[in-house]
Amino acid sequence: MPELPEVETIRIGLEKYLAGHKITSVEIKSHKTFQGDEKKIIGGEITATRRFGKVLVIDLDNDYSILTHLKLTGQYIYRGPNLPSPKELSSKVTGGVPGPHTLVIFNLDKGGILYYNDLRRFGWIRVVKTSEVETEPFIKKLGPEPFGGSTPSAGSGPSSLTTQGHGPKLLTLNIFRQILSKTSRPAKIVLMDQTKMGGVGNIYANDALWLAAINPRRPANNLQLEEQKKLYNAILSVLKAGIKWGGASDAAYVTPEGKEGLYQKYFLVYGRKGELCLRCKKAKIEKIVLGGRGTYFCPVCQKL
DNA sequence: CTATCTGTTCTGAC
DNA sequence: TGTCAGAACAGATA
Repeated sequence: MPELPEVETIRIGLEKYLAGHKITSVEIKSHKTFQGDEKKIIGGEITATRRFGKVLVIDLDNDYSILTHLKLTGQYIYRGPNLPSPKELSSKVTGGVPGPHTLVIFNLDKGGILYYNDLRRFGWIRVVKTSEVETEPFIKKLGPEPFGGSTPSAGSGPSSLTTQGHGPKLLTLNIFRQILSKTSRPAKIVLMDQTKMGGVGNIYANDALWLAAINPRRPANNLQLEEQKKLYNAILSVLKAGIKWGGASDAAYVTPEGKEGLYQKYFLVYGRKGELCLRCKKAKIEKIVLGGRGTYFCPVCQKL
């Protein structure tokens, strides 16, 4: 579930709770999930967090970093000092913490604990030298992304740059147009191709195409200049909204506080099969499968 | 009970 | 080389 806005919300939370804490020990329940030598991160102090597409990076002061991808059902839950009240966990924290789906536990100094839950066990945590983060194979394949990895201030808090270090390349309108022009694949497939651009997943791809009034099956290289611009702006717009509302808790996503995001209340078209289109208020939203994923669109506003 | 659906990325086949 | 179905996994829903 976690796409760019969800991962960014988690990053902001983790930075808040973890920065300045040292990792005192690591409990690994799943060696498929935790890759690399956990001894390298013990004793390290968390200095910063970064995000590359849907990948989260936790930098330590000992030249090592923790890379992690939550895939569909990964969750980071922090328990310890500085948590705002109420501290109750959402029922979407699968199995609780620690619970049957807790695969890794990071014990921190000053009484903090970071739990990694992952019901479907697709996610991973990887220990990498900080100097090798950007050349790590997964990171290296990622395309440029909206905001270039630094997110616009979404209302509260300081404008949250991905602290220090380097981030992903910026997806400009011109780069976006070039990407679209190179393939006849459906526009939605291109938006979700992480090697073409980083961060956009199923929910935000659906909403961006609806906002731009473009059919998801439309061949990417067939879009006119005005449509390219509308789609580019729509992507920025829905991602900003996602961050503003703290992500979308449609399924397993929760924040490090164990709370749900709110963007699911503001879905433009995702999940609205059979409901009246929010724009034309005439047609019912249809659902098809495109590239193996649920795809929602208005047959009137988003004609092929 | 079984079949289907979920949503991200990797693998293998064409 | 690009493209795409199926797999990885576990649970909710029909």
